[in-house]
Amino acid sequence: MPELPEVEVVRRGLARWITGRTVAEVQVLHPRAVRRQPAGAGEFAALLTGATFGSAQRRGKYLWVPLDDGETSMLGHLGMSGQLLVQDPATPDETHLRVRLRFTDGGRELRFVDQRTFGGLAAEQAEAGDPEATPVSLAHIARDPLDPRFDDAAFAAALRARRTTVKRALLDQTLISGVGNIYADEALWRSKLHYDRPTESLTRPLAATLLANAREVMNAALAVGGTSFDSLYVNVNGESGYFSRSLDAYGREGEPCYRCATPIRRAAWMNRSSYYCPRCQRVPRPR
DNA sequence: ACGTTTTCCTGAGCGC
DNA sequence: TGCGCTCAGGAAAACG
Repeated sequence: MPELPEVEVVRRGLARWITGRTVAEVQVLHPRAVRRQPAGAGEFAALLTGATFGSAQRRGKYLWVPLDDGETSMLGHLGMSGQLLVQDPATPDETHLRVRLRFTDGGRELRFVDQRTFGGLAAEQAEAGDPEATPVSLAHIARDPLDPRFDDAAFAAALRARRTTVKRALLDQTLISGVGNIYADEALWRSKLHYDRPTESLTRPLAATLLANAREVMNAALAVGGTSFDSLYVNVNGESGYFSRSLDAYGREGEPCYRCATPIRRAAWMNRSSYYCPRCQRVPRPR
């Protein structure tokens, strides 16, 4: 699934391929793809038609593209299986094509393709007059660790103030954004922390180490993923294939830990999985 | 107010 | 061959 590094690759592709282009026509082929649009597909199409795109922005796994009216943005999230493709109009429709944007220049069109429709698009207002304004609906989303304005000390303090467990906190978008199940497990493995470790038991240095490791693993993935964005379309192939070879914990059930050779375990966790080394990442003592 | 659980979706893979 | 079941999981609504 697209994680933060893949979304950043998409952002760069959008910036390259749709900036400065004017929307001629909007087709919503599946209403669920614009379910976040308060008044539905008609409103989505009306707000975008005739607008010219600015340069794509990102926070965590959210993308948005400012419009030339200075206050509206097209907001997008890829969910689990979403793709934003810049395709030649002659290219046959994809099986799960949900939204199509045609441009006045008659060139490549923007397509939102999403099998599971966990992702979606919307057009909405941001605060006028602020060039760095984020869409209103993203106000509660924390900055991500690759954001230069991410506040490390404030994160550590907020993390330690929570009364929950560390992996839940890592996936909490109001605390830190852009960390999904894969990178949460990777950051915990690098930090030798068990996913059920209570946040209140984290020392300041441990919190700092965990953040540094999350940032490192995402930067490493971005460095590898950056090679694919020069293609002719904005591509997310739904598999983080180029980075999967570099994963230390996620998806490695039964395979030896790279530190101590103990087989990696997979545990059911919140209707999904957590991968961890039972020796390096000890279960916290119940209290 | 805050932390936890449920819900949304569909195709691949698997056992029988 | 085909049926039913499980799994993948981001994020917000619903719940306690």
